[in-house]
Amino acid sequence: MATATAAARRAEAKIEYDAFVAACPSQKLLGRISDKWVALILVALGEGSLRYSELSRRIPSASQKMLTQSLRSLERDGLLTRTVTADVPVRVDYELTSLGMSLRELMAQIKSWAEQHMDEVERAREAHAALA
Amino acid sequence: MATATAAARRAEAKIEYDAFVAACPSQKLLGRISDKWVALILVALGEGSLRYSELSRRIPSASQKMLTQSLRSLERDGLLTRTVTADVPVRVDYELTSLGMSLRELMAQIKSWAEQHMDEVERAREAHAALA
DNA sequence: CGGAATCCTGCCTGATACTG
DNA sequence: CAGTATCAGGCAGGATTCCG
Repeated sequence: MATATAAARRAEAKIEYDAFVAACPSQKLLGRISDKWVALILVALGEGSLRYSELSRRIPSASQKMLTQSLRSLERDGLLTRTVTADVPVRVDYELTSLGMSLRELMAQIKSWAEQHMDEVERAREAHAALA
Repeated sequence: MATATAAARRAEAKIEYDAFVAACPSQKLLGRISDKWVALILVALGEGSLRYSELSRRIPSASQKMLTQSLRSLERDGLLTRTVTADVPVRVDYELTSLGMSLRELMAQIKSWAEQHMDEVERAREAHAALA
């Protein structure tokens, strides 16, 4: 152990890292829900159940791939339900679960914050760009 | 304009999209702050000013590149300040502005939510995996 | 309509080396 | 210490096409 070189330090750091992740898996979940698409979807579904196409219209910045992918992941996590009505044409509705609702409340606050402080952020960016 | 084909529809959709973004730039900001690293950094800095190395130790999952990048972007947006103490060795401290603090409050709630409902999400995932 | 499959680009990571 | 620079490799994500 006396070989306290770069390699040893890195190994040590890795152990610390693993311990950290094990001790704090909530960081992982926090990282998961702090996703661009997740936030937008939750807010969009806040008003109630939506069809896939409506959802995609409300979040045009999301590609169909990412939208589907995010929806699946949210479904897996139990934040929303996916209901297929086997009609022609097919109809698929997404709706928040109570768990999803509770998170949506918080996300709505973040959204409000974004709306309220948007100009402030804008000014900060301009001020910063000015002295560059 | 009578050529209402797929191409025309797409062009139309693009116009709608632009209009949407122009009308709702808050979505853009919401997308920006709903970033994995942003959330983690805000929470980490919630307790007070931190040096770069301390910050990096608290968020080991972030590469040095993304950490620096995210910090710069948050600085540009006026959410935190970067203070360089020209000593040897150099010392750089990051601290939330009042604007950053206000957002951090909300992020802390999201973090709490993540901690409280982590097991619930875990169970949902297992249940979902079971019927696959 | 609501996707799945494919291809392809560009960003992210991780490691390493160098600067002030 | 706090970065910047660079390169290999991987994976997220966009665009397109096709299917039930």
